[in-house]
Amino acid sequence: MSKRGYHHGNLRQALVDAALTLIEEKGPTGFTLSEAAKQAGVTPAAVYRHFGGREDLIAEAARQGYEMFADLMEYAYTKSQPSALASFEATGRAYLAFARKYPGHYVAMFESGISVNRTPDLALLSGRALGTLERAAAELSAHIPPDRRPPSQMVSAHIWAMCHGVVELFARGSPGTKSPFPPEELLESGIGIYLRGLGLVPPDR
Amino acid sequence: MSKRGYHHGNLRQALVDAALTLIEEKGPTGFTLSEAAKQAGVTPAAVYRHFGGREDLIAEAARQGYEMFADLMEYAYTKSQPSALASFEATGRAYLAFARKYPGHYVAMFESGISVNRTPDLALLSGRALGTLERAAAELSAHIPPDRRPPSQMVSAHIWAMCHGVVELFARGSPGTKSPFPPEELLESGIGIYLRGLGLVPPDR
DNA sequence: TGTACATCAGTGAACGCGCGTTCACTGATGTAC
DNA sequence: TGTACATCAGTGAACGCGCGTTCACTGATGTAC
Repeated sequence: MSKRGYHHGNLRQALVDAALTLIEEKGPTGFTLSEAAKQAGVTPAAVYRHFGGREDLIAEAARQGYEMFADLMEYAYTKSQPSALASFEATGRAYLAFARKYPGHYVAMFESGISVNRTPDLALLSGRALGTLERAAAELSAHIPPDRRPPSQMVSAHIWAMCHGVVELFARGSPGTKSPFPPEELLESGIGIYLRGLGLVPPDR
Repeated sequence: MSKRGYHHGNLRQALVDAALTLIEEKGPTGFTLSEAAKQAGVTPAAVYRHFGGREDLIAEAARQGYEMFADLMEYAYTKSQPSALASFEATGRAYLAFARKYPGHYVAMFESGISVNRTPDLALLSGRALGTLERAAAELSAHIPPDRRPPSQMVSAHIWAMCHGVVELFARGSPGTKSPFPPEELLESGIGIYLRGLGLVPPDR
């Protein structure tokens, strides 16, 4: 490793970390390159040794998020196999857990306006994460009689929407909106009711 | 009306309209007072004849949004009475319709960071809109046997989350994310499955 | 109808600020001999 | 082990820019007589 022992140690990652903190605090457009540099104890110009500019720094923060996100989703899915139902529920929980644990990454990924097609890297990771959710939905759908089975892409879209909505509205301290329930409970119960509606869970448990 | 025939005509509303367009295009933090003034054909300083500053302008845009939103939700609710189910479904549809028709207002209301407690006016209107959804959920819950009835606040939170998630993920041209289904269809089917899960809709229709 | 006056919406110049980015530089680090 | 040299991470000053906000002003409008 040629990284250690340099002037700073590992400025590149320090900048990403600072960016994540700032994005979490001030939102993606409130984030400034200069402030991230300052927080890393460095001149704004130093950033250009490691990144092409402001956008590139945000994109790298998002990339690291997608990487963890994809891993977490895959782990949740695999761990709960071979039960399609358990895998599906686990990916939903993993989604919320990720958003709660890494809010800076979540914002950089889904609210920063960074396109997933910015780099092949980003597109690949994002596809891997979303693909896991879709796979779980597809296996689950297989247990529903074909004539009353919604497309599995639609099922995964419903769950994604529910997850994202819970995160945005109830898992963040959004101003003036206080959650009447813990977000985990809200998501768990929401998904539960939804699955019952699909006929995959007994109507009374 | 003393408004007409002045220098500009009605600069106040012209500024709000410009702000809405800009907020829709560039997001709440990308919006600038100067650009709104320019778009209204006026010097930035002129804004201060009508608003306390940048934030006040955003707040007024949000207020007008909440006003329409509350009206639309109430209309949808009332129009579909006395059926609790029809009223509930109608408010969900009204939510999405509002977000689609007035994206600038929607962003100003839910993504600008403007607190609903900024003015009593805002709090009142927001409470009226959300209250309608909760009332619809409560009446709907009354049709479920008490022992398997989730709290009605939870039901309305689920629906709100699903609506918001669909809006954010699939109703906007968010970069790199293309929706596999029209958002209206997605929301309609999602709410349908959810209601079936609550036991309020026959399992097969 | 015509004149004098008060009002006040919008002007234009100015302010201090922090932004992203550039550039020639410096000086600590690692390497070759 | 010691010296000379190359590398290159980070510096510091400078840039042009657009921002939100202030202020004394101007000049079109509506009103009183």
